[in-house]
Amino acid sequence: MNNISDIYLKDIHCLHDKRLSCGNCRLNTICLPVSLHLDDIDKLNQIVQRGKPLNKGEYLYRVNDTFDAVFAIRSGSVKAISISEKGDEQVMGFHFPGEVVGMDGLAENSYTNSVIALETSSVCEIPFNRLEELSLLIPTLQRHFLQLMSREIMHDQQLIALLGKGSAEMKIATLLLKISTSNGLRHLSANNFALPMSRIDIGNFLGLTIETVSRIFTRLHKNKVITIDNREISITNISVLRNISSGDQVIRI
Amino acid sequence: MNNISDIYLKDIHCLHDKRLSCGNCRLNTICLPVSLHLDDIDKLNQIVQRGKPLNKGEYLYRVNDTFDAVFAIRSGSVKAISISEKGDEQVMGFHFPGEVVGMDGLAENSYTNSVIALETSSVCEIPFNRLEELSLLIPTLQRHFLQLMSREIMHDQQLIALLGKGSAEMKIATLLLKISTSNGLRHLSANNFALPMSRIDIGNFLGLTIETVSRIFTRLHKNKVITIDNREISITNISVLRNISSGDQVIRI
DNA sequence: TCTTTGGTTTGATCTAGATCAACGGGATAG
DNA sequence: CTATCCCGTTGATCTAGATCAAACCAAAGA
Repeated sequence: MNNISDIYLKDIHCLHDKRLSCGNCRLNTICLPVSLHLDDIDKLNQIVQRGKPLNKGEYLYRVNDTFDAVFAIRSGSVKAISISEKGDEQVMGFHFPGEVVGMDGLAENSYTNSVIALETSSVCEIPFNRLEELSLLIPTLQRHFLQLMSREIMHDQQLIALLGKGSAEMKIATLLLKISTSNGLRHLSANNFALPMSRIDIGNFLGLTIETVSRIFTRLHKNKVITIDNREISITNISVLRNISSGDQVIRI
Repeated sequence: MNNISDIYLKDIHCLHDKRLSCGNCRLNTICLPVSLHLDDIDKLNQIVQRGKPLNKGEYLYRVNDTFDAVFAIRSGSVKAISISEKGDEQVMGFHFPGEVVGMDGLAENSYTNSVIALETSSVCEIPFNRLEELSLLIPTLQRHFLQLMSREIMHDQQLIALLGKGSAEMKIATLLLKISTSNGLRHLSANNFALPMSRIDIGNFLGLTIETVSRIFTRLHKNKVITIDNREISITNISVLRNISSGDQVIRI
């Protein structure tokens, strides 16, 4: 990277930073502050810390780091992984802008997962003890935070159902739809996007081998449900994809 | 059941009821009040409602019921199930004394699961709005409740890892160990107990067919890891069971 | 008593997905 | 330019667990 683009990026980031607040964040309908009053949002905004963006492969936090904050993803994407006793990695989830990660650390006061950026990503850090204090002053915020955790439980349980009795096809279709709708919420294209994660990560997450992941992608492609070129995806028949995801339809060959 | 035992049971229950309080509950190291001060426990105790026990098959709550309470299991056991669009049941989890259920309902203000008693079970109902008010007065309680939800997230994630890449053997062994340790915590026998749930429920929960569940049980029996007679289980070699559960050991035939 | 019913076991066979193996790019480095 | 990675694709084969089928058994009713 040369100096010119370096400076350019820095300026953009600076400009960006001055404007940033929970009040004008485009994600504030998905993220924490929804349903708060203006002055409450302002109080929350004051405790939120916005560090410099993470580069691809950088850790947001690691397993066993002491828990002191939760993090809202602003842009980019991350994966959460845990390491088994045998040392192999298990991908626990992918997270996109508007989602909040780190709540698993609360129970034992240290994170049970590591979180790694899949691409250049920016996050908002929300120090937990200050959030807790603020919650005592703003009951709506307390309620909202509880709902956030409850929503995480709901998502985990949907995933349990999927992993427990979904076919490889269902798993892949469901993941694609998740990314698609997540894009849609942010007013990005729900039909054309780049997968931020490798086949390895996808397979690991869904309990499949990379070969199976690859085969399902080409199968979906051949059946004109998606177009795929390496990591570039276009959804060409979303209703069939939905049918596959829910198990109402099966494609073979 | 004849009249004599009927009366007997009723008396026991009456006697029991008068004594019941979070302060002297044998489960209070596992359940909500841990680490609260005595007078705080008393305040909590005042909002906890103890209804009559559920009979086998009775619902604690149903999907879409409006969320107004969480429930601590006092005795017995329950299963949480969700119903897919196609109407088939998915067992989301089994819950034993000391565990708290119902937190999934918080996000959408209605339960996303139904919870059914697997055997005669008693529960404590903790009305959520009163718990929320109390949390504002007792910050430790707020923290504790958050930890409870965080712990649920941790458990769900461990389950995701198990379902994602565990063999049938690992899944069954892990479930048996969970029940065993849960019994141990309550100072019951960790090695001899009756499974409260059917093979159907076990298979549904673990993403296996009942035939596979049955075959794994007999395989464990033949290898002298457990003894099983219908639903009566004895763990005869817990270290091998642990090895199987963690994937360090595999038994065939 | 016999019959029904729901849960459980066991055997035979089938298949979705794993495993093994080979190859094909694109990126980075020497 | 070539060598080395790493990632992804494709084909051939294998296998854990599903599916299909039959039988068993205990509890509940008639």
